[in-house]
Amino acid sequence: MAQAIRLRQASSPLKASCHQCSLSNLCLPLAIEENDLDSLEDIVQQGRIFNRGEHIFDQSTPFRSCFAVRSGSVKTSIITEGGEEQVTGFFMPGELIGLDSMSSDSYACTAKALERTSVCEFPVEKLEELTGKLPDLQHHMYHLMSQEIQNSHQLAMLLSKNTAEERIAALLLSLSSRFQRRRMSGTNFSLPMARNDIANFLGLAVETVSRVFTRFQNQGIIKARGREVELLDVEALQMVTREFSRQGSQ
Amino acid sequence: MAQAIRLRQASSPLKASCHQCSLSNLCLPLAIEENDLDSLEDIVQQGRIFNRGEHIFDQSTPFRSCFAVRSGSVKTSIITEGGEEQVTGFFMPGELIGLDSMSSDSYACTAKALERTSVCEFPVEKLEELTGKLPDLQHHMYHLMSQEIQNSHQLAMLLSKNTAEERIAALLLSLSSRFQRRRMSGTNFSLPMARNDIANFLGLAVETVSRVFTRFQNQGIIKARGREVELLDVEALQMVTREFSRQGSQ
DNA sequence: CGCCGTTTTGAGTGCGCTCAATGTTCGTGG
DNA sequence: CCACGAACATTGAGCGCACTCAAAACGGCG
Repeated sequence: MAQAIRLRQASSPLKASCHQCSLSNLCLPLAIEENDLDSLEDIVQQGRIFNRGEHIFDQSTPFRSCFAVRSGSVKTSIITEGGEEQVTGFFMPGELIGLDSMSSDSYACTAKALERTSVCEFPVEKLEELTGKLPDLQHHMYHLMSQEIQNSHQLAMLLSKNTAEERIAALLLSLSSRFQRRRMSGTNFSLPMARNDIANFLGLAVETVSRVFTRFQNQGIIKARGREVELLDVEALQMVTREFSRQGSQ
Repeated sequence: MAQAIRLRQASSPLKASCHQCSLSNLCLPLAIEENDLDSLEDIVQQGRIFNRGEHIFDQSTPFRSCFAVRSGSVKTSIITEGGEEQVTGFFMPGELIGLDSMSSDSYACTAKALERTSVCEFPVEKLEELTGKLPDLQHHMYHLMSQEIQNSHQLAMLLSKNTAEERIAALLLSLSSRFQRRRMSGTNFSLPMARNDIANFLGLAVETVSRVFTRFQNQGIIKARGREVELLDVEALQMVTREFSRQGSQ
C-alpha cells in the first residue's frame, strides 16, 4: 500500500518540489547547485505520511533509506536486549533520520512519529551513488553525520555532568532554537513528545521531569500547561545551563 | 619541523606502506581494492610521532585532517566554556580520529596522546576528493561515521541508565574486545588512560572508579594493580553489564 | 459519565558525590 | 642510591540529588 502511494506520487507533479520546499535551506538541497537539485529529486520519494505512533522504520529491519522530516516530528530510540528503551533523539522538520544506521545492514534504532508526520525518503544506495557524483552533496553528508556525532557528544556530556534542571533547560533551549530556525516562535511552542520521552532521553525519571517543570514555573522562568510551553525568561534558562560550568571555573 | 619530517617520509620507502600495515584490516584501507591503495597512500602522511601528553590537534584550531592511530592510544575531549573537560573517547590503533570535526572549520575536540603514539594523517580536502572517486572508500567513510554515532549513543545510554559498576564493566569489556581485535590478549592488558580519564569519560567521580575496581577485585572478577588489569571472569563482567536490562525485563 | 493513559505531588531511601586523609608510583636531583 | 616532591590512586565518613514507591489529579475519548 505504501508502495502504491509512493509510485503514484513519484509520477505526479508533486515529485519535483525540493525547489519549492520551505525546508530546502535545512535539508539536503542546502548544499546543492540549482541544476543538481533535479538529480536529488529523482531519487527522493516525497510526502510519505505517518500517523501518530506509527513506525517509520524498525530497529533490526533491513536498512534501506534515510528520511528527512517534512512536517511533524519523530522520536528515535534503541531497544536493548532487556527490552529497555533508550530515546536517542527527537527530529524536527528539515532534519535527517537514519544516519546512525549507515554502518550496518539493518536499522540501528526505531523511528516513530510523535504526531502526524510527513517525510521524504532517500534510498541509501541511490544517495551514495549521487554523493559520489556531487562533491557538494557528499560534503554535506559528511557535515550532517559529523553534526550528529557532535550532538550525541553534547548529549553524553549533559547526561554525565549536569543536574536534572540543567538537562531540561538545555532541552528547552535546543527545541526553542530549532523552532526559531523554522521561523516559528522560539518562546511559545508545543512539545511534540510526552514527559516520559523527555525523561528517557535525558536519563531522568518522569517524576523528576515533572518536578523540574513545576519548579521552573514557580520561579517564573517558563509557563507550562501539559505540552504547551512558554519560555518567559530565556536568559534565566541559559543561566541554568551554564550554572555547572560556572561552579567548575571558580 | 614536523613538515620537514613529513616531507622526508613522503619521499622515503616508508611512504607506500598501507600495504604492509598490520592494521589495514581495521583502518581505511579495509574497503579498498588493492590497486586503489596507492591513491590512498598518495594522500596519507604516515608515521607522525607524538609523545605522551602531546596534542595531536586542539579544539577550535583550523580543521585540516583526520588521523588514524597506528600505535599507542589517544584521548579526545571537549573543553566547555567553563573550562570543564569532557572526555569523548579513547582511540586505539586502527581507529580514526576527527570525524566529529567534519561539520565545521575547526576541530570540535582536542586529541591528546596517552602514551608514545604514532598516527597517519589524512588531509580532509584530499580525503573528500578521493572518496568522491572511490565509492567503496566513500561507503567506508559513511560506515565509520555512522559507527561513531552509534558508539556515542551507546555511551549516552550507559551514562543515562547504568550504575557505576555497569559502566566500568562495559568499558573494560570494550577495551578487551578492541585489544583482541589486534590479536593481543583480551584478558591481560594495560590501561592506557588514568583513573581520572575513566571517571570523566564515564561520568563518575575518580573515587567511585577506584572503589568499583577494588570491589571487582574483591569479588575475584578482575585483578588490577595500577594500570595493569587482568580480567579473571569475563562472564561475570558481562553479567554485570546486563544486570540492568535483567531487572528491567522482570 | 466513567475509563485509561498521562502528569503531578508526596514521602522515604540509596547511590554516588564531596571533602579529607593516607598510600603509592614515578621522575628528579642531591 | 636514596630522599624528596608531585601526580596519581585508594580508602573512609557523611550528605544530597534524583530514584522508587505510592497515590491523587488531570485530560482525552468512547
